[in-house]
Amino acid sequence: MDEKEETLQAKLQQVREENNALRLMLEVLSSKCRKLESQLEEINKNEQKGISSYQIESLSNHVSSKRARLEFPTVKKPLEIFFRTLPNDDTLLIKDGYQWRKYGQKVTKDNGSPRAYFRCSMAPTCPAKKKVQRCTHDRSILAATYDGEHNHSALDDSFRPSSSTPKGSSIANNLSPTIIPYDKEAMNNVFAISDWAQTNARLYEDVIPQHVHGSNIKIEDYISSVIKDPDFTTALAEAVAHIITGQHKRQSLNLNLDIPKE
DNA sequence: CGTATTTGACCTGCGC
DNA sequence: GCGCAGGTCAAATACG
Repeated sequence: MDEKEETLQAKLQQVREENNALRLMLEVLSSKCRKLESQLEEINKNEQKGISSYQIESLSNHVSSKRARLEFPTVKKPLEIFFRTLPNDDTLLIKDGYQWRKYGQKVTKDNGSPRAYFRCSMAPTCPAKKKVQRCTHDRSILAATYDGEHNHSALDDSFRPSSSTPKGSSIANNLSPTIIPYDKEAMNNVFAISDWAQTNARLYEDVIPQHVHGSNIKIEDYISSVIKDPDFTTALAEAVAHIITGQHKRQSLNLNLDIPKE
């Protein structure tokens, strides 16, 4: 009888600890959410004033570098996609469904990491190019800037390790594309969350559906969709709980989040 | 030997 | 016009 009581008390204690962890987690999530909302409000205000994200980018370049070049003067923005790689992966190769040939590398002033220049090699006449550089915020993140459109279709096994991978390639190490904002401020928030969630062994994959890849989505829309996604919220919550409790077994935390459905 | 990568040289655009 | 920085070229090199 006493044994049963002890077991129950131990369970009760465990539930209390989990409850505390969840409360803390909720506070952290709420705090982050409020911060994101204020950032979005700021972005919206700027857009209402007629300052686009691209102009913000140009302005920030003016601050950081007196010789900021307007590399893409056309209305169409370059597509910038961020990829998370394994920490020990020092290559600048990304599996994005196309075959690229490297034609140059350069160290830029504003980033200690070299920038690699690639041309699409799937078709001789394809004008598509891309630049890949490690992010100054998080060196495990690769920023790929795509310029020009492909005049052919992608490989069938897009985003998957391929046996036809070029020699020396560690493309299989690349994980899912992360996000496509062209606003450094918004990107800082993404990195903050990304770093925070990185402690969790489970990386959040498949957040961005394939059809989004290749299109310019607004950061507001993206964040809105991510917040509504129960998988992402759960993964995020688990990461926070892991930090707070120091527990290594995710399954020991029975997170029963009441995630609102759309 | 063919193909991909590396890397220094060169080209181009922009600000002063 | 000059200098700087990003982008591109192409010869050398590496690799299967």
